[in-house]
Amino acid sequence: MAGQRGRPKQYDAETALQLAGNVFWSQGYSGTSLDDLAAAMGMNRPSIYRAFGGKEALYRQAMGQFAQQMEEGFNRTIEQEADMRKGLSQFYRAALNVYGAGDTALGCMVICTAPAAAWVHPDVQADLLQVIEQLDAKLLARVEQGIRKGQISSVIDAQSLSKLIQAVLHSLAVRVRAGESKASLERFSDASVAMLLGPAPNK
Amino acid sequence: MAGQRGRPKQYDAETALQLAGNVFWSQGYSGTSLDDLAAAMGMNRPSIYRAFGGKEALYRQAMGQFAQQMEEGFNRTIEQEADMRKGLSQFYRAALNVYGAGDTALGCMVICTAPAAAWVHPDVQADLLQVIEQLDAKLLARVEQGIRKGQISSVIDAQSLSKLIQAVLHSLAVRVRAGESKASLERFSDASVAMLLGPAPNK
DNA sequence: TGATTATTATGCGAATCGGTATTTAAATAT
DNA sequence: ATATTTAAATACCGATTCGCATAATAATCA
Repeated sequence: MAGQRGRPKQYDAETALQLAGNVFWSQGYSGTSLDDLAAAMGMNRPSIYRAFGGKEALYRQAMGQFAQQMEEGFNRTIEQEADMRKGLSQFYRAALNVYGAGDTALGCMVICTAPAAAWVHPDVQADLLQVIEQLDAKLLARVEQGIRKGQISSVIDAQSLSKLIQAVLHSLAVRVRAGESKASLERFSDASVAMLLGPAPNK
Repeated sequence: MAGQRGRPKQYDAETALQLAGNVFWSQGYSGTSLDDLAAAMGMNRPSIYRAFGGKEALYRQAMGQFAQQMEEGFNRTIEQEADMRKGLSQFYRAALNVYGAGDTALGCMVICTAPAAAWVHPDVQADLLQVIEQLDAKLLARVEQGIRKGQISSVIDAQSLSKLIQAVLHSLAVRVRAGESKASLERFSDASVAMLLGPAPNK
């Protein structure tokens, strides 16, 4: 029988990645040292290397995990909710809760940390672009569905509307990080839903 | 007479700041070393210290210089142009030219590098917030003027429309950095003007 | 029990980090 | 000329950087 050989791992890969992501999230990519990561993850540097590869590989995996969690938020809100206004509003609220969890207001891990590293690390740039374009695609599919169902009045360009929806998300991400108040940003996101999708249809 | 005493400076403060800013722009705050800066500025580290203070002080001054240049772009477009659609469109175009100058596509220096440093450096966070809020204020003034002059049809909330206008700018900044094509972003910004300010008035 | 396997832990090493003390250079004022 | 003032340049500081080589530990297999 192949009950696993060798000394058992003392870490759980997923939670260790989560912990690493939190450090990157607050300190950025190049502002984070492997010692910072090792301390936060409860692992020593060689173990991190074996488990995730180097610093950049670890960052990219943490970014992937974060992006996946955001995508799950998308699926729980916009994709589920039949009313697109309600769904989008919920999505923005959920994002704001992630961006400003607890006493810390770190914004979006991807939008607030990946751009700074993107120029020096082309793979990070590619990941960043992929995350953005994937959300573009999912939003576009939902917008086109909304148009077919008559939930959205007259739209100049579905593609651009999708990007505009994501633009609000980008701005929320940065504004949280800049220290803008949550109340102000909730007002902004609510108003954005109304302006982008038009006022709620008369019943 | 007090013709300046002592050995004359070999650098011009403004251009040295510009050169330093370019390095921060591409490599981010913590991704940039004082050696990188010294090489790019044509100064040695002690001279940088005397002239600008430490690394953080230098970054903040470079950021201030960049923000001022963006503000001049605002004044040359939105504030000058009587037609708000044309003015905003020109502003986005001008921003895209700065973001993607030449073969390099670095996005906005402030939006793409300051957020990553903001958590560890509260003064940078404060600067970032100030830059954002100042543009909010200038946009709000112009939007309210547009409403008074009847250039903008029905607006739900002038404050939120202003933030939405800046949200497009934030997204352009990040998307350029992510490697999105200039043509795609020009289409997006043009469509955004139409969606945010309404279709051009008949005639 | 002894061999094997996989992980943890210690520690090294060359390089780089931000920052500064000290020395050298270049100008003016007396 | 000499002294004074300002800036440039060299050298150095302790701390930290990423990465790895080696050793110790803990499990399974024979």
